[in-house]
Amino acid sequence: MTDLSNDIFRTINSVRNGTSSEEVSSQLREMIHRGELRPGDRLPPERDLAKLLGVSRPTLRAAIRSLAAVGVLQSRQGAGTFVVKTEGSPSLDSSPLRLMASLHGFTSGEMFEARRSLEMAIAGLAAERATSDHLASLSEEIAGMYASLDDPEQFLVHDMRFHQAVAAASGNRILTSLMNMVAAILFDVRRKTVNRAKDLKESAEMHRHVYRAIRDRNSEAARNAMRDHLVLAQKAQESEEPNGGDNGNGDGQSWRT
Amino acid sequence: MTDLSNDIFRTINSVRNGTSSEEVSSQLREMIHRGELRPGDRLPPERDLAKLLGVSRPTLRAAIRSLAAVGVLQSRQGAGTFVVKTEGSPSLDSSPLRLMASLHGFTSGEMFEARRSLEMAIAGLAAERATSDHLASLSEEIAGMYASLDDPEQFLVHDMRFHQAVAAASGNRILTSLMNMVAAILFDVRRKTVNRAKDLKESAEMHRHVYRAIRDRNSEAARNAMRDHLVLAQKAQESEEPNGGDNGNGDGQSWRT
DNA sequence: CAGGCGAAATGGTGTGACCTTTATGCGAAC
DNA sequence: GTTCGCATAAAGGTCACACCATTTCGCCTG
Repeated sequence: MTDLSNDIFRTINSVRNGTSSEEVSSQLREMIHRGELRPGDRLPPERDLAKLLGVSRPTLRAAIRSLAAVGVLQSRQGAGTFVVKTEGSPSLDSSPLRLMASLHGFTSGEMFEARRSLEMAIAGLAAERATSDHLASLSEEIAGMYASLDDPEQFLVHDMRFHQAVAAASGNRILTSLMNMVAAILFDVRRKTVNRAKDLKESAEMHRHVYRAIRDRNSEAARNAMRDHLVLAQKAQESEEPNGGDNGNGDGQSWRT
Repeated sequence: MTDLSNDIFRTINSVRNGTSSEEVSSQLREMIHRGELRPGDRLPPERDLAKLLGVSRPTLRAAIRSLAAVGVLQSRQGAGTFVVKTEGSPSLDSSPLRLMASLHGFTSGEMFEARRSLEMAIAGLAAERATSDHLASLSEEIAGMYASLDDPEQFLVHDMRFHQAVAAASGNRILTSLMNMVAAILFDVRRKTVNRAKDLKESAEMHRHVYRAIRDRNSEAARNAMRDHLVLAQKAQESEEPNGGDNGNGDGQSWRT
């Protein structure tokens, strides 16, 4: 092991401009990329890993923090640091998109449109590829919606699961991840809205149209049905919540003058 | 058991009694959300800001590191920490998607399909909304492509700029960001391929078809032209680089015990 | 054999110091 | 008067060490 000649290697590696923590972060990324770190794996204790990588614990922690921020690692005090294991469809953290929306003033209209575009594409693919198992899942959620027309919260659960099922049927996990990313942001607003029974009935109908189009292997119809559904959902949401939704912290911790 | 669809939509800043650094991170996010921190702004020195927020410097650094990892903040030694200012279209960091691809073995086919879906949607929107300025930009890049049929590297520049211009014409910055995110990953491979002159000519033709469809306000034609273009581009790239996205795993028990 | 308790493991935070890089301003040289 | 260059300050990067908080798991007690 070359652990005492770090001084020389540091100089050589400095061509990569990488600060130490970035260098460590890259090393961990490489381990993941090469498959040496797999979902569910536990990393060695920070104190040990820091020694193995030849850096101090704070530096290693900075690297871990970077990867944790993008949802790849997860640290649990007392337990250890783990490579995130996603059951079901993997999901990208939506906070970067959320922050970018704040920074650049993205309108909710853009957000809805992005979701609509993604879900239309996904519905189209689902119509081409859905297996009987997928269709069964879709049908089940539709039934769940009709069964909970008087329970908006429960209805919403089936609603989300339906869209998840469509995404699963599309067979494209990347589009699914992107959809979830956008949907998560819109969801924060939606969970606060109380849908009327009439809206729920109509929503269930439109979901059923999507399902039937997918079942009939009609890609174009699936896209259109999904578009109609989301356009209506957008209108319903915008009519109920005309304001932007801002939690008044009121702390005034501002350090700006 | 199957209620994991809820986990996907969890938000960090829930009742989750965040650790100190998460708390600080949330505070900074709130500042951005409320517009107290704007692109280009410089944060106070870490030592001062730590005192203002009532935490130690390492804790504050952890929070800053988290936000830097998602591309919201950027620290420059000796200068300070700044809110990232994006010239041109804002872009999300692609490393999370890249890592997720490694972790879950996403195939390059899925990646291509995701890009295709996004760009088709974008092209469709562009056909509905492109202004004359947008059309001028598109036309200019097409001309650039034809002018550099014998210079693959230069051709690639115009190629990318064309797709950027289409995205700009779509008017949806979120879809644009997502497209860039996916395209950045595919680009790493593409920059290594050496396109033959015949391919470039054909590619330029297909770009022109996209342009004409957008100019003619024909959304469906724009989508189809973009699809045809990307399908061909995928075939060309895959034929030159036959290795897929399958990570070989290869055991690699480096530091595990 | 079961359950609780406590020690060890492990990540989280704080303090202080020093290094490296960048920015800035002052003075000297042209 | 302008410009170049160096000294100094500012600010992030790294490190060592100590201690706290939480989780885990084995041992001990009932």
